[in-house]
Amino acid sequence: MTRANTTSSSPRRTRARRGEGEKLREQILEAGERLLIETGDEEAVTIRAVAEAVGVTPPSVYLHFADKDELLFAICERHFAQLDRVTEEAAAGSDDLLESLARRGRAYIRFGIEHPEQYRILFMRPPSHTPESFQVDRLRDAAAFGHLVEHVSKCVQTGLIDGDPLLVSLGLWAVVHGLTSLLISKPEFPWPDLDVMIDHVCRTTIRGLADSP
Amino acid sequence: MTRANTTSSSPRRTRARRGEGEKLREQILEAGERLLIETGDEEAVTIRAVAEAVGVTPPSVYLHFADKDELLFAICERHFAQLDRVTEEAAAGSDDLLESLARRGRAYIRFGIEHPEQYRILFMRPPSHTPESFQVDRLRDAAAFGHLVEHVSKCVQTGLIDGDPLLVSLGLWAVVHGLTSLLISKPEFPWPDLDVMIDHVCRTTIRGLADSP
DNA sequence: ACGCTAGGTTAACCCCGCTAGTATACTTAT
DNA sequence: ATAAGTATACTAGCGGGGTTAACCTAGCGT
Repeated sequence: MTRANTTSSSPRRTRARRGEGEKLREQILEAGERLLIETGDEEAVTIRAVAEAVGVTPPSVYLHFADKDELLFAICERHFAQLDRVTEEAAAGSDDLLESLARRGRAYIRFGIEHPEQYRILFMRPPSHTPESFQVDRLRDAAAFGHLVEHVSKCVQTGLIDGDPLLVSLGLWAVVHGLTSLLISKPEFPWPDLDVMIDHVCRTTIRGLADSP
Repeated sequence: MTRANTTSSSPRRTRARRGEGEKLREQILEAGERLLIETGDEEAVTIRAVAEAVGVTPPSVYLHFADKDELLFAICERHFAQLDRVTEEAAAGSDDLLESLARRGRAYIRFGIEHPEQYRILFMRPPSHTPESFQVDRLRDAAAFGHLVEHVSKCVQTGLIDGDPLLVSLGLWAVVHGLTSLLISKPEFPWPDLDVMIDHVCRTTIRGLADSP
């Protein structure tokens, strides 16, 4: 009864010591992210595949994640922080508040299409497969979103943009999300040069917001 | 051996006559759409459920659809035509080319959030679950898209908008798609008043495109 | 030495997409 | 009328997925 290794299983993981149960959680997240990135396919990240990669049985995953959706979002969560870093860096590239805003938008789009699977999980899933917190709290309180609102607020205060900062920020988010998600869903579509299109969208959008004399 | 009706099956459908095989296709599409609309959940539209609803066995579905994805897109296909009708109607509501363009955008967004499941299937699926034709041809050749490009072209010709009509059209599409898909994916998010936000996005976007003096 | 419990495992359920092989009823040719 | 052929559908089953209930066991605290 010593395990038959029926279908090419990976080496059995040595059981964690008392009090170190959380280690499995980390290993699951790592394995899941590796699977997601290597295969570039969300569907490859099955409970069974992750468990197998870690060297544990499927039900063990449920010791740390309520269901598959929570696992997937947990895997992608660090991308929130990364998205903020990337957009903040980009925004810092110019002193002109509006140009800076455009850079922020371009960086957002680039980041999205560079990590399509994570982006799809975080922002394109049906509500029924999105944990409550990622429907509202984690989104609204995300650093990236907060920084965008701050940026827009500055623009409004300095008279560069007219309108409610929150409304304007949500509009900007919708715009960059639109191009990002469309490029992710329809990569085979005969898009014009990406640089040109991304720049066009960001530029004209901000131009529309600018409080021209 | 006269069928045990093991698990509450619906009445068996009478076999189609010779040459009328296509009738099953229609019935499958109808049943599929009904399922999609009544449940409001794409996942309810399984091959098995559709077959059961029609009164036929699952493999029969494959007589008319290569796989589940083709079935889903076929179910949503008529929405393409409807989307065109709705946006054309909206655009006809004003003589002002730019105001008309804004109306087109608002109508697109409204139509999308009123038929979220169909919209998600048509525009938000991963490429791996999108039939080739819906990645490129059906999109590019869709009446709605053609009409948008024509509309934008007129704006460019009359000097209202500056730029390449195709590029501008794709940008507009990206914008309205962005708000639509975000509203569909994150309905619980504390959005501002929808009318206000939709109007804001459409208005400012077109303002940014307008060739202001 | 012994029990308790954190940290797992076994076995199974139910649903799914899909396929190979088979049956049945119409239509048409003889 | 009858036989052949084919469009139309079915039977049975594979492999895989998420999830759960019930059980085990290593090792720490007493």
